[in-house]
Amino acid sequence: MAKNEPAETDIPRTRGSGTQSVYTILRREILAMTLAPGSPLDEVRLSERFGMSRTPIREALLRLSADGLVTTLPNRNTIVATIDFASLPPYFDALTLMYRVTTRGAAMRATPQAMGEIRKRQAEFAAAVAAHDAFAMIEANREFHVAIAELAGNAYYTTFFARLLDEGRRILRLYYRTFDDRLPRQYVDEHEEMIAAIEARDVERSDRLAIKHAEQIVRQIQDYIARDLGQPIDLAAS
Amino acid sequence: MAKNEPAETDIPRTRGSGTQSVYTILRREILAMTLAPGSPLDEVRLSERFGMSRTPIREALLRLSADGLVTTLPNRNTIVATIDFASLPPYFDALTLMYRVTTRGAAMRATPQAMGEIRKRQAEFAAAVAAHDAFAMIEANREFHVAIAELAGNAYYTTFFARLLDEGRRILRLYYRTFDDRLPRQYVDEHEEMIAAIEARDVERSDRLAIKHAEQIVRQIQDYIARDLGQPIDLAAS
DNA sequence: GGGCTGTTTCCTGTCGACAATATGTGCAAT
DNA sequence: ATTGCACATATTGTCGACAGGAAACAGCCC
Repeated sequence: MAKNEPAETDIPRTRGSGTQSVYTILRREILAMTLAPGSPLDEVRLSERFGMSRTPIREALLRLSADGLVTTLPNRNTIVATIDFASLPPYFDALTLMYRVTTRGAAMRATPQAMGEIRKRQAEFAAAVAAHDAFAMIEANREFHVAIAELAGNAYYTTFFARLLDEGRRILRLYYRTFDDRLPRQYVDEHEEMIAAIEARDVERSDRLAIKHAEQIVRQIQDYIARDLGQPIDLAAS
Repeated sequence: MAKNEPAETDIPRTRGSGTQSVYTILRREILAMTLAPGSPLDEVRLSERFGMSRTPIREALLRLSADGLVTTLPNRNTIVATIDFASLPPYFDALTLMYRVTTRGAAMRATPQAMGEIRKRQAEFAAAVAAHDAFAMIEANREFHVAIAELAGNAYYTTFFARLLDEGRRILRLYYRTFDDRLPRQYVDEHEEMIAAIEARDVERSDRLAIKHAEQIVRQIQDYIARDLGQPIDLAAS
């Protein structure tokens, strides 16, 4: 790499935006798996890349650490948090629960104008599926469910759910490399059913759909993992 | 205040412990309401108090901010997060849900030796109630429920629940100033029932007890708030 | 007397430098 | 060949200093 790389931004950023922009960019890269789990994040190298001092970098890393996206090894470097497949079952439990709770809550508080935001997200999701754009699909799916959570009106649920969905984005990113598009279309239909149930303020039906939707996703990812782990291992290679 | 105050620690702390200790101390003081909600936290003053540079202070404040315990006003000071009484109903919903989920989970995975930790916490709680020590009571109650959550074995639930319980400590701190001790004794009994149900691996009974326990606490705090808000306002005073 | 404007002051956001610690490397001894 | 130790290196944790913004204050105009 040439020295005097012009850094990411040449415009002299406004005061206070340094940490924020680094946080946003790194977060996006981690969630999109551009930065592989386990990658070392060197403060000096990052400060050179972003053209700023180590201080804002450190603060951004600290925030990422609080989000659980990076792991800080004391007196050593910080690395992108690894994906622990052993913790997947608890993850699925938590995800399913939050699907249910937020969908139920939304069904209890549904108002016509609040449905607009949800429909908008659903339209974006459908468009991403049609375009076979895995990245946009994952993004839109998250926004769709967060919109439902916001309608449910419980900030504690929304925050926790958003965090779970973000963590899931990295797993989905692994998964959708091999996705066959029959299933995403099914998700679109399921989303439509959920919208209808919420709008009808049918709490129990919303709940059942949330369970079904969650089961669908969980089974999907488990199948993927099983397929992946099932690859024959070449014992002669060692 | 005299200048050259000897600071909180005279021993030259080990590398890396600065942020940690400041975080721990401030966190305790915020949760114990020693630092009132809305109190300004001045970085310079804190650095003088703890006898270290502003850098570790800043990092500690950043971590507290991620925990939602302080609010950072850009380019201005950071303040201890205020308690928003309007968000209490969502809070109670979330708390009840986590009581249920963790208790159910514990009942599903109960093992004899795991019950030891829970019993130990329960003993501490009972001792605090007997001693009329409100602070120790709140602390032990939190540890009791976190121990149950850990037995449930879902790290996502444990983290979220612990955060909710911490936030609740500040509310309880308001409440237990006026506590009459009949009710804490009832909590001790309810805890005992929960332990028995978990140990018997009776999931449904554990669930019912968790609901009952949560309802008890919620009603309690709501009564307190109603009583407080019900104070006659002296209109002539203005 | 009240409202607007320029100034002052305080505090934060950012910077570059130094010190401490963990890892990797080379050498010697068993 | 492997283990142990000393050294070198790389990267973090901490520090003091400077600059930029926002609130507080004073002065001026109406």
